[in-house]
Order: sequence, then structure tokens, then C-alpha cells
Amino acid sequence: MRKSSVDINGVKKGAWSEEEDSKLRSYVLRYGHWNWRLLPKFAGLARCGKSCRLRWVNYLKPGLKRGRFTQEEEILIAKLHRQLGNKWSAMAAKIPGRTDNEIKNYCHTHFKKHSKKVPSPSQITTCKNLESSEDLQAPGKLILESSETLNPTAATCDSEDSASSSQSAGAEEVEEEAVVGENCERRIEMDFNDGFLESFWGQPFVVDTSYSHDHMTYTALMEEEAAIYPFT
DNA sequence: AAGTGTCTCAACCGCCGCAGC
DNA sequence: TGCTGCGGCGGTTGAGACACT
Repeated sequence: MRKSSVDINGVKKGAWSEEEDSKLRSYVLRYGHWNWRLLPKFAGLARCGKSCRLRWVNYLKPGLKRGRFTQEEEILIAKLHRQLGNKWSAMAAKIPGRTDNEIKNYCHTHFKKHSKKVPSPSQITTCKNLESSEDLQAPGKLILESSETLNPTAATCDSEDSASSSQSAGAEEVEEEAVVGENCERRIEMDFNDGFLESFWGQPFVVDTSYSHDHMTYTALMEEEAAIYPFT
């Protein structure tokens, strides 16, 4: 949270007070946000329009959820990120009650957390797609193989407890198995590693056109996820 | 108990696209 | 057709909370 301050134009910045929240909320609920630039003047706020808009969209708007993301939401975010890239607002539109800012923060947090495991370029490995037929024949196992041509961030698929030793791979092919745990958290971790971070780094990314955004509602997305992640 | 590192959340900044003129 | 103002978006940063040593 930033400390409140007033700039040379008398525009207040930083953390919002209860009184300011109250003023903004009551004004927008009553009159709507017909013009964000003029709104603060009419609402009696010493803020810039952008600040008011951001406060409303990210905090005061009715229907917003607070607190941590649920497992379902985390899975959905991972999936949407693979499809949409860093289009936080588009992602937020498909997750009821969540703002682009929240999703962005969440993704950045996970990116930072996972990026610590990125090996040197000579140690690049990648994850084979879990949905491949081979993997389907061996459920619960994640095969890692070396490749110098692939995105290094994909190597974060080696989870902290099992596959870090795969980083010693040189030119010759190395295969290792990382046992995938049964718990949800681990699966979510896998989901982030297997594609999420890859797309995070690889902007611009290729959108999966086999997927129809227009008709994909939150429910439908979750149903689709349930087929892939039947653990819920 | 104190110091340090990490996480989380909220807010700001700058850029871009679009509509109106 | 170019200019301007506005809203919206994504990236970044600041600071408190929390965990760890």
C-alpha cells in the first residue's frame, strides 16, 4: 500500500481512505461513471479520474470476490493464460468476481516463484505433453527430455522435489521421470509448468484456434477442466 | 527478539486504440 | 485526414504482512 500524498496540482495519491471509498461508491452507484475524468470533481474527491476508475474496478465494484483464488480458479487461470497470453482483462472477463489486477498479481507471483527453478541454457529440458498417447499409457508420470532449441522456461517442469537432477543433461538425451503427486496443488503446479510459464515468456504466443471463446462460459470452461482434472 | 527475505495486494505510470471533431 | 481526449490495458512499484533464520 502506498502512503497518501498530494501532488503539486492538489491531486491526492496513494491509499484510499474509508471516506473516499464511501464517496466514490455512493456517487457511482447513484449516477454511474459517465465520465471518469470529471467524476472526482462531482463526487468531491481530490483524485484523478484514472485513480477513481481503478479503485472502482478493482475494489469497490459490487460482486467482486476478495481473498485467495480457489483451486478451480487457479486451474482456470492457467488454462486461460495458455489461450490468451497476458490478456489479463480478457481472463478476468471469464472469471466472475475477479479483476484483471488480481489475476495479473497472481500470475506474476507464480511466475516469480517458478522462475527461480530455471536452469542454464545448456540444461534446458522440456516437458512432453501429458496428453500425448504415450503419457496416457503411463498416467502419473511426467517425462522430461533435453532440448537446446526450446524455451528454457519450459524446464521449470522439473518440480522442486523430484526432477531437479535432470538439469545435468548435456547434449545427449536424458530422460527422467518425475512422479506426479495425487494432490491438487501438485497438479496445479504441473499445469503452470506445462505451458503456463512457457506462454508467459513466449509473448506473442499462438492462440489455440480450436477453442471458441465466444461460446465458452465460465461453467463450460470448468466442465472442460473437470474432464482434464477429475480430482475436484 | 531482531533481522532479513518473500509474498501479497493495491496503486501508479505510460502506452495504445477508439471515437468525436 | 489528422488531432485530441478519454477509457482501458499491461507493466511496474511500494509497502505491509508473514515466514524464516
